[in-house]
Amino acid sequence: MLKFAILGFLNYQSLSGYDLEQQLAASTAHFWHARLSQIYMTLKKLETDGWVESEVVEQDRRPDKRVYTITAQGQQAFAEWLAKPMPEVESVKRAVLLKLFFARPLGKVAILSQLQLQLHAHQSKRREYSSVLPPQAIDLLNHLPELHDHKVLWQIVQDFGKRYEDMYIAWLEDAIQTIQVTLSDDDL
Amino acid sequence: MLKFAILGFLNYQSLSGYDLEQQLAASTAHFWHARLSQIYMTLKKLETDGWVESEVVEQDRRPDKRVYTITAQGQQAFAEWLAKPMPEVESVKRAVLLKLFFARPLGKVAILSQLQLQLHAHQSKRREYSSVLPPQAIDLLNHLPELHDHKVLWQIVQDFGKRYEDMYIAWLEDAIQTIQVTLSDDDL
DNA sequence: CTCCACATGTAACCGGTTACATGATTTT
DNA sequence: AAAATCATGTAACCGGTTACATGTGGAG
Repeated sequence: MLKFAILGFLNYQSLSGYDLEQQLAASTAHFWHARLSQIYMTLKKLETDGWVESEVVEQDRRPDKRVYTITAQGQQAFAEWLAKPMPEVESVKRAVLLKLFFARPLGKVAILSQLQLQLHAHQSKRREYSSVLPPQAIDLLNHLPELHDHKVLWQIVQDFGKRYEDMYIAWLEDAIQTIQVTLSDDDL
Repeated sequence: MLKFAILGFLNYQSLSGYDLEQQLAASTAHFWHARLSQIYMTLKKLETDGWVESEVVEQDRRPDKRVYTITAQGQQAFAEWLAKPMPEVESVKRAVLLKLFFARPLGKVAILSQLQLQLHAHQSKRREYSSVLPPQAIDLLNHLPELHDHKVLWQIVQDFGKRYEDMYIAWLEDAIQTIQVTLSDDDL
């Protein structure tokens, strides 16, 4: 899937692997991330498949970089991916739920302290969303015109992240409450 | 992680690979799933690591099965996993958001129809939760005593699933609405 | 007789992570 | 001189998926 994230960005403009990592971190981090090493590997694969092309660009004041450009073939592959319907409900793996499901032997106190940690982490994540006014900080793209319609979608995707964190926080608060009043004490 | 899901179930009782798949499907499917093939591979690994032991059990009216039992070593490894704090915020990959993020070239009509499909799927998933009265259908475990505290946790985890679907559905409805009124029409 | 549930596995592949390796250039 | 940022890559490993292969026993 990373390859489509990459094609998506290259569809706007040519970028290097390093640039792509920054784009991903700045704009899609909360629903899609990737390590630099994997980005480089994927770009290589994309190039051998003929979906992108690259050239080395010299910079002054910085090391050279290899800039990738999407090909017509790549654009078509991307369009096909867009048009292909997704699996209706994506299955998501959440280790936290797995652990909580089996957590009783851990004891009430330890369970509550792990949930408290989660709560703080998600509250601070939620604050990150609030502090960023524009939908995404895709600075590189902001100068492009005719992007209003795209921004609408970015905002909707961003909104999912906020709602997810809100839901998560409310659930954690209720879970902590329920465990406090319902679970029997540890035997210490 | 699957190994810990398996150890978690074996911590209640000994089970075969096939049984484990059913347990996973019946009780943890919405936050942890696994294919049979992978369960068998993981059990093999677990056995060579000394975390479980197995013996072949003959059944009448059914093929033999290999039943796995957790060892003392396995119980300790499981307890350590339980006690180890999780990464604060789990990163989750959601292909749907990735696609929506880049979906503008797909056109308004096609975007809306994909979101409609999603909406129906999640609504029906949400109905599944409502129709099951007990927290989980872990029939095999229901006869065990002293499980009340465990059931509290199962219910909390189940509750996450419901809230997630509720959030998802509300988001989809709002997204569809926003796109309908905001996005400019396709040129057909 | 066929299909389904029960039951266990192997092999090829794939997407991703971690760790390692290298080096230019800028800032402190 | 050291640390941070820019920049690109390789290798070993790992968790998981898909497809394949095999076979028992009961139900329709």
